[in-house]
Amino acid sequence: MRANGLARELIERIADKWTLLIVAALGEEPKLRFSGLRERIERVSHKMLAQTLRQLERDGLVMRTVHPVVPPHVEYQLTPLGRSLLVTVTEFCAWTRRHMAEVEQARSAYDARASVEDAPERAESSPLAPENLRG
Amino acid sequence: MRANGLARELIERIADKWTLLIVAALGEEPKLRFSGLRERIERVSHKMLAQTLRQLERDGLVMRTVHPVVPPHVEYQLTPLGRSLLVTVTEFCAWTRRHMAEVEQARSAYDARASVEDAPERAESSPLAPENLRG
DNA sequence: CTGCATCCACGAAGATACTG
DNA sequence: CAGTATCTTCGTGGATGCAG
Repeated sequence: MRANGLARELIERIADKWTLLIVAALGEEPKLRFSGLRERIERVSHKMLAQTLRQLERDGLVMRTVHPVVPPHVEYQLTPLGRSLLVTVTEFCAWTRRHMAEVEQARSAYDARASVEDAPERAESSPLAPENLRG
Repeated sequence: MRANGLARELIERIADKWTLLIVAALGEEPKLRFSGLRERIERVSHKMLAQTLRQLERDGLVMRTVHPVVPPHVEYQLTPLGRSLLVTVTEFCAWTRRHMAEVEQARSAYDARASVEDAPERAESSPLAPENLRG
């Protein structure tokens, strides 16, 4: 079962917000320059964008095309492998949009519950009662 | 367009390796105890598991059931909302398994290319030639 | 415009210990 | 067994500067 480690490593590498956001961006706009990506992905730093793009390129998910002009013109696009991942990524993004409200609601409920459980502090179904002991 | 920020926040929260691995684990084994999850998810620390489970609970993706016995017996399972996410998560894991080899291959190719580009250092299609200038 | 290196700060995450 | 808190460490990631 050591072979599974590779899949695990790949999951950890790709299950990362910048990776996801870049793939999603290139899904909507097939060819984007470095600066174009920066505009579309809010709050991504120069460094993280470059770093993540290098990883995606190395993993064969993104292709980098340099046009030899000055100033440099570099385009990024998904490879066929990248597009196969895009399907899942798109679905994932759609899920968040669909269920955003439910999650928000769950959070409110959880927070409300948490706050009432702090104050009253009332005795409840004592876990230490003899009928509940096992060991 | 401030509403989009919520989806973005949710993506960042869920696109995290521990979240994914926990959801996947609960997809394979619907009811798991804390210790059961630790066994199934390799190299997860006590702390990160607890922390991520609290988040998943708060987000309404995981339900926590405490059986009042001693020692405590706590079970975790996906909520309906969690199961709806499971579909995508499962697909994502399947993708990594299916394309692991291709990624490995792309990495080798990339690394090989990178190393040969270091040594020879040969003059190539000068980007500074007049016909390439724009500004 | 793009890319890489450096420096630095902050938060994430591990180890440990203690409560219920 | 499960959970939380504390402490410390380590890496991520931001800011900046420089080069091509």
